[in-house]
Amino acid sequence: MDGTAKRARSVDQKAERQKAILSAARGLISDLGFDGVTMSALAKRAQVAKGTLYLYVRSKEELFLLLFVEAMEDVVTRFEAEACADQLPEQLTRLVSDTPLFLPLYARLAAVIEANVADEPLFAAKRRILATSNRFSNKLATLLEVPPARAEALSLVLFQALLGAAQLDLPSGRDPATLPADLRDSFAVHQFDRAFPPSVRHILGVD
Amino acid sequence: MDGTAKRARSVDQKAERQKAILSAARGLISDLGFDGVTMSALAKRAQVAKGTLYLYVRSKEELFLLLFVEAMEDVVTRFEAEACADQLPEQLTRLVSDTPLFLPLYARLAAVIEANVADEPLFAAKRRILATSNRFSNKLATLLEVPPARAEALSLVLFQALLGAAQLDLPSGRDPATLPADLRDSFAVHQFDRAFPPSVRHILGVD
Amino acid sequence: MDGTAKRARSVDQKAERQKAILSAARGLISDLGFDGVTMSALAKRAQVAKGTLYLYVRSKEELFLLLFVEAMEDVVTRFEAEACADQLPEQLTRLVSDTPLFLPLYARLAAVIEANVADEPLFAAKRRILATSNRFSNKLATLLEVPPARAEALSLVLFQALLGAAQLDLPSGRDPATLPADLRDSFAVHQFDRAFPPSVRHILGVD
Amino acid sequence: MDGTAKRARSVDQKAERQKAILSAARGLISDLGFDGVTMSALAKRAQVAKGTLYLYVRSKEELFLLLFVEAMEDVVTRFEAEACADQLPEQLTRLVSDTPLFLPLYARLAAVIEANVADEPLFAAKRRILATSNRFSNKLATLLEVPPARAEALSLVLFQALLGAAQLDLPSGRDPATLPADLRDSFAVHQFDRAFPPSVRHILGVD
DNA sequence: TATGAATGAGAATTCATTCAT
DNA sequence: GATGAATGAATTCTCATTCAT
Repeated sequence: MDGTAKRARSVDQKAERQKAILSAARGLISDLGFDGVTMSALAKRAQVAKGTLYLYVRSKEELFLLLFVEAMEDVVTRFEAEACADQLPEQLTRLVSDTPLFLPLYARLAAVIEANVADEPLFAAKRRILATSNRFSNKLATLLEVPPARAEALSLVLFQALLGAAQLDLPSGRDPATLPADLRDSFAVHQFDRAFPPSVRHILGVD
Repeated sequence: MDGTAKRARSVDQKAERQKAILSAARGLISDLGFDGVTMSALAKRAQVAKGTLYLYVRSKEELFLLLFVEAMEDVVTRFEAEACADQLPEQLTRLVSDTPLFLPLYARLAAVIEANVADEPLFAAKRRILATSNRFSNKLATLLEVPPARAEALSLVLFQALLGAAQLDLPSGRDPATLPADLRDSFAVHQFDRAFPPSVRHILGVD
Repeated sequence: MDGTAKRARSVDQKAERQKAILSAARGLISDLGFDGVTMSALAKRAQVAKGTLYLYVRSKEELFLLLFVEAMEDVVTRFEAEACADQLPEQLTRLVSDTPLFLPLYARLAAVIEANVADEPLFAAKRRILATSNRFSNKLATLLEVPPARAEALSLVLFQALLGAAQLDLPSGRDPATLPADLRDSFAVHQFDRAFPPSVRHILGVD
Repeated sequence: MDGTAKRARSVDQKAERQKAILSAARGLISDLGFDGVTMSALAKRAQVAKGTLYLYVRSKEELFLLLFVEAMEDVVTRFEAEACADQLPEQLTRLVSDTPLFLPLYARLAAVIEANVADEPLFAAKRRILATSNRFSNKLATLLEVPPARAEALSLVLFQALLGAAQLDLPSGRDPATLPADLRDSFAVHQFDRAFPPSVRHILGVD
């Protein structure tokens, strides 16, 4: 990288490069965790100079925000395609658990937004989030055969519980063997997988 | 702070001094926000040397953890005293909103724990949290006249929603006037106060 | 240790307690290395309050100095008892290697003295060191059957080389497996055992 | 330092800047002693931001290591140029005494290495040290007209004595006037200048 | 004598972001 | 457009020593 990388002139090329950066970020998070994501490391991984990063993303937090929005759209797209009325809670849980980065990003969303995102990208992200929520709500209405307003209300509660449950997924990094017996449950891995389904069941009235 | 603070030799005196430190921390958070909480600033405010702080609190994160546990105990204690069967959602929301620092601390809980708390104080805190949850659940059973197991299940969902809703309370610091119309709702202050009650109503079946 | 430990009134008792403290220090160094020696840890290990330590030792560095002097006296005492004319280099090396803490303390001697020792204890230590050096020199004269002045000169060179070689014994803590081949020798453990004997041989003319 | 320093983009410019930093460090040591070397102070003196320092030196200890290697190379370069067979001991002593920082850095070498140097720079330094030692040994062979192996053995002993004697040069900071008569010798300044030549003479057999 | 609570100086380092080239 | 050198704020926590009790 001692020369100047080829320039991305066309709109397509720019979009492509942004994708490459997002992808590098995903890899970095997987490999090193969130703390491993430094702009330096990201630049290296994306084969790009540090300064170049800022041509495609205005801040680290905006990057995370973009990553989250994409993950959320993935979740809902798959939900639209795969969900069926019975087994909704299990499906939803699995969907959400299986989509890489969705949970940890959702858990950090508030802190991220709070931190350092410029207005414009924040608004853009919010709009995409709202649109996606609506798609979810619509699908839910169809599945449950309830009126849209009802589905929307249910969605809100569900997303709230999901946001809460996502916090449980933040890896505590403790070795279970060293835990006192009475606390082992509280620190169990896959807390989310255990805690979320009952909530969904309760919220959807599928008891 | 050019003198030596009175020495806390008895157990009582020590407890008192720790309280003073926690109290100074609360003041600091109110005045300057979470980022304003510096060990230096805290020492100054608590009229104590920096090193002394560490005799009472092993790290900044442990401090936040202690602060949260106390806030949670306050909430539940008041819940036990004040809650009545009708108007549960409103009461709960108010309780939780009115208890200083409860919401923002709860929203940051996972991140804090993740960060830098030694095992021992973490376990102690977890135990207090568990015990307090149980007290809540018991009171809920009484209020709703449901069996303990049912109350416990309801508590779990409620706390999950609460944890999710708490995220909404993190101040975004945006001036509402500058927001696009279609997003004004999403950034409203008191998001929590608007978003949580419907969830509680739904979860408790009080529709 | 919540009460007041029994007081060491008599001279004997004081000496005994000082010995206990030195002994605790040796244990601490063995177990945790030099960095593990904090006055707090030492107090705990010696079953004494932190303040009490300072009744027996004026500073941490003075403690190390005392430890060194004792180790050196041990070395020379054993040298007087065990050394014989042939195999001097090997014997000396072994003696010095086998006496616990002698080498690492010697290696740190200059830095320690430089740091923080009051005049009086420093002078006392120096006198003991000089006296011990003389004993060594005398023994050397007998062994080699050379005049005292010659033995003294030899001693000086020997101690100089010893001091230099002692530096080599400071544990580098590197894993030999990860070392480049061309540097493996430079970082070998027991550097001292390999580097010192040839020097002694050369200095004593035992080739 | 309210502006941005000129950017060193070429390899040469970078090398130059590193030299400037090392030079500033030397100045700092002269003026304030080793304890005066603070990364902050160094940055200020080098007219560079603190962070910039770390672009050129990975840690304070690496800085000292670099300083030592350069000093050693200076010594040996001058030795190659100036040494002649007679008066070797005096010449060597003077060379070593006169090269700024060589002695105090050599005395601290082990401690520095032990402390906090990353593998890569450590290995690089070691290699330079080894190469320089060889140059010394070669010159010695020429001067003394002895075979290389013999010269190498002599070098080892010499460096050992040198390392030991270097410890004597660490400034004790005591006022000679306040010293007891019987210890005045032990604390004399220029201890090194008095203690090293006899050793060299003995080792080289120039008696 | 013994205790241990209180002190407080002190410094290294990271990393997001900028902007000269 | 791309680069990567430079920036510099910002904060934690340790631990030897003291001295009130």
